[in-house]
Amino acid sequence: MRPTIKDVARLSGVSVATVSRIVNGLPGYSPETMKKVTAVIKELGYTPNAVARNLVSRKSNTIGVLLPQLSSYFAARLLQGIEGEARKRGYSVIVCNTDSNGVRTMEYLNLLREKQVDGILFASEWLKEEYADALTSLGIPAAVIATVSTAPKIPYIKVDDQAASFSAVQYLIRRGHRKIGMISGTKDDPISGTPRIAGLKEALSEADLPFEEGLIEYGDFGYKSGYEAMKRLAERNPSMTAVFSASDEMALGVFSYCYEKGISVPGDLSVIGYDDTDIAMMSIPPLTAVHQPIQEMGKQAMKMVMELIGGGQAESVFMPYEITERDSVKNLH
Amino acid sequence: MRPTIKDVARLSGVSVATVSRIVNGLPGYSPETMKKVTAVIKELGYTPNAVARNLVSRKSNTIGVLLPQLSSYFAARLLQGIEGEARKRGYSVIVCNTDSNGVRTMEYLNLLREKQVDGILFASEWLKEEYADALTSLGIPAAVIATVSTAPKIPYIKVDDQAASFSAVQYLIRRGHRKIGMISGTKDDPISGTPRIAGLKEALSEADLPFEEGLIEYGDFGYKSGYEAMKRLAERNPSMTAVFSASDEMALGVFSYCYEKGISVPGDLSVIGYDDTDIAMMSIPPLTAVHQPIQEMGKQAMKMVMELIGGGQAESVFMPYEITERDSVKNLH
DNA sequence: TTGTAGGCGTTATCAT
DNA sequence: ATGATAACGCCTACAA
Repeated sequence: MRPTIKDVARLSGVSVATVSRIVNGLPGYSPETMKKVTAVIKELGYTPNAVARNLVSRKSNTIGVLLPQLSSYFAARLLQGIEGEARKRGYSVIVCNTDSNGVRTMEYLNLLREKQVDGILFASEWLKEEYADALTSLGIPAAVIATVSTAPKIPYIKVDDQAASFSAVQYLIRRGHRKIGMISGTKDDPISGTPRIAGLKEALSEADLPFEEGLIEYGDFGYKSGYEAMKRLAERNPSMTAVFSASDEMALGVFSYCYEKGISVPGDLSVIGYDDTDIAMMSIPPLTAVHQPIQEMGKQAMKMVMELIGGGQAESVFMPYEITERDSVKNLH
Repeated sequence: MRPTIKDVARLSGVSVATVSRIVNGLPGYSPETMKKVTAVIKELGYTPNAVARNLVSRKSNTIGVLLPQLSSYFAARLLQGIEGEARKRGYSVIVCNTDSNGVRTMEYLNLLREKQVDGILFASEWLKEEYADALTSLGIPAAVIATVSTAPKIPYIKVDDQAASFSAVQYLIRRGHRKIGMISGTKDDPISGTPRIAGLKEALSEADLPFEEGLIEYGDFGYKSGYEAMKRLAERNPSMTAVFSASDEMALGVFSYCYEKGISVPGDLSVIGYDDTDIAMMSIPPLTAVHQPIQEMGKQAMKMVMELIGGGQAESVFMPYEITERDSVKNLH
């Protein structure tokens, strides 16, 4: 049995109220009682019970984070940003791997409600209407990361996918590429799918280049799907000189395909990735990619919910992106 | 205000005890009251308050996981294993990034105690005596992952580092390598450092090969340190034909160094990694590495604490490892 | 089958 | 400067 505030009170001959005051640094006791009580606390190794505290304070100092896929550099970085900021502010974070599973997501939402978390962060996945509804009806402050939300109460934080995509393709075009393939994310993903393709079209048209449906393939952001998509793309478009991948991992998939086929990168084919996760700098050749400040986004998202929890407002924000130049793109000029 | 059990009781004209029974699936009420109460619960959108429950049940259905570095494939995979098993059993996991910081670790330990977590998982880092003492004095069931514990109450789960290291080097030797460099982890790390070097020595002596201090360099398991270590190693040992890296990321560091210097892998130099995280298969060439069942270890660790929480015993266990053969090692015969 | 009441560990309001 | 004491939301004997 861990000692309770009562034990401390009894052994030091004071009331629980006094002990509570001392423990919480509130005024209302003489230096002597302070000494005595403190001594007893040390002796017993007393620590306040946060559960009891939470019950009366009606807050848990805990937030829940919903992620579609826990094992990726993206998630890891994001979590690092969130956890760091949370710790600073005295919050704990509960991780919830939804595995992009609807049922699991809803279950976690309910669990978080029951556990009385003070806030919820939802990341990297299209916020289905069902989720948005659940989230708002829960009445728990929430923010979404790397995706959007139409619910006014739920701000989002992300980079402008279309603009970033536009920049990436423009980057390629400016270096002389005219036949550019794209490996997009999930086909109808309204967040990381469609907008990035829109960015491609935009850049193409700006340069008076034709948009060809055949130059697009779809993956699921993972390595293997990138390899497969590249295979289909390459077989169909032998004259392609560059490919824009919607994720770093898929870009590595195209690296592997090229390696197998003896296609030199960037010699024969230029590749640009998206996210700029840790693997981008570790690949061979180092991958040029659209950089998203992932960790910072986690940090900011945490700040946003904190603001909401405090009763304030929080505006959705677009984070800046940039092209991190490395060695996977060749200048054709 | 969220509805409480009292609200449900009042609106359905029964006592809170009855509502409690219904909510918890305990016997003791007529079908009619059941119907009525259930209806009210639906109508109000009532959900039990886990905090209050935890207070009376004295358990939180939550475990804390301490990790030295959150952003890596290793941590991500581990977390995935832990979270998956936890979810299955109705547990939540709180992530704690210690950043290998002593103070932070102790603070988290205290926090977890205050939050009344039912169990603690400590991963990938040498369990200092200070931590071990704190952990045992907390009186919370705990288990350590990918590291050892001398405390009898705290079981560990890991692979036999020395044996795995021995196998890796032997693998190299059997393929004709005689001048083998090693990039070890932190110099005095008694877990991932010393034992792996011991395995190297063992394999060397078994093959009557000399052990040379100059063939060892130290890193911190990260990519950059691998690159740097390789640089020192290569400059000192031009005739080296293979290197054994204590982590996949460091192995990628050597890949990069070789790429820059025009050293072909595995043509001129063979490389074998350790962990076999996701990046091993994504690298070019695909990295041959000692495979650790990371996710499974997380899962098993979770099972172990659950066993301890249930009042049972849990033996420390060594997980099997294997060499995942890919294309980074050349057979010299 | 159902209700009453005490208690889980704290905080906070009112007295004293 | 202190101490009762009533919540907080729920569970669980113990009664009825």
